[in-house]
Amino acid sequence: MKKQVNPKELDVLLRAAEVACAENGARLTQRRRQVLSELMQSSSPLSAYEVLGLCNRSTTPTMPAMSVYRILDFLEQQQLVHRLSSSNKYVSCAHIACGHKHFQKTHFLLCDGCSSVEEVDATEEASEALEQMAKTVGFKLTTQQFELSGICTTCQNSAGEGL
Amino acid sequence: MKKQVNPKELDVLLRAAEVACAENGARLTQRRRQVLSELMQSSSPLSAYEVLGLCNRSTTPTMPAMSVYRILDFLEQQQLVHRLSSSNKYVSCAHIACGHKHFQKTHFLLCDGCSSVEEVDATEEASEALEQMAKTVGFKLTTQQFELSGICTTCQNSAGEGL
DNA sequence: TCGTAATATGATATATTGTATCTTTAAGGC
DNA sequence: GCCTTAAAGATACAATATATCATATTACGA
Repeated sequence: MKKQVNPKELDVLLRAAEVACAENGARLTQRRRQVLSELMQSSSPLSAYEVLGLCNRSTTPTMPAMSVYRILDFLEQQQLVHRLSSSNKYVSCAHIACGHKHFQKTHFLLCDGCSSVEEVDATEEASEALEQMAKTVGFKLTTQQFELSGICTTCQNSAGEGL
Repeated sequence: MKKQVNPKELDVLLRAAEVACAENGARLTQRRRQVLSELMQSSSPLSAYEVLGLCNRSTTPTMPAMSVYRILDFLEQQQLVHRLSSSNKYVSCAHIACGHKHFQKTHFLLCDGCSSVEEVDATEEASEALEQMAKTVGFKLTTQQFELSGICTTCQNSAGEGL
């Protein structure tokens, strides 16, 4: 499983996001905050329409699909959320509050069991091994963001319990 | 750039595919052959609807979208085509005629310049480095198929020419 | 503070992609 | 040939994504 964000933590995260936007001369508007908030509270990646559904669950003025797409693009530019290309879903960045910058390449571990996501920095070894691999066929890598499937610790343990 | 398959080579490939299907007790029907043939002749990955368009370009009885999806699933099961999850497109397998089995994990290098795809076997080093990386957060990898962006040899060279 | 340019959102319409389901056709085994 | 099974056709529709134009909101300088 993954994060279970309580209201206090959520508030801290959102404030940090606000600051991050301000530093880029951008604004974290109500709608953007709302979308980001849903992603922060989700234990698994969400598709654009899943986000839309959550946003319109309770809110009075319903949000059009168009807005969600626009806002997700914005949040991705601000590096507040990441897009998982393999599933075309979105997760909130794991480093919003900690000031961690994305200097390193970032990879994602997707749990087959609970759909949770773990965001990790690439290791030197992995990056080099992959570059080397590409080199053997003459490729020069430009970007690399991997989405690796696996089983998280929790699910590995709980699988054992059932026996 | 990538393969430019001449009619003779194409025929050899299709025959090999037919044999491969037969070995699994499956059949490479006309429609399936048609879809596979389009993928084999393409220099870049194709989406389901792109395949559909190509198939219906000339053929008299037009193929419904449904068939393309079914056939792509079939071809993927037979390991005659691979699905690129990052773009949700398909490429024909590079090893149809050479009897190469997919024991190894397979990765794909996608050229930013010409959209061509190179299919490569994973190296020991890369696999280990990634498993190690996953291990640091307690993940046990189940599958790994990477789609790495880069620039192929041809495009690297032709980029230089322009200057 | 007012007007204006830039930004963000609303509201539709529509394009694209993917599935469900039922019918018809074709292939293979007896 | 007859029957079972697999494949393809034919709709209909669901889900996802984008284009476009109108409206509102914000920031900022005159």
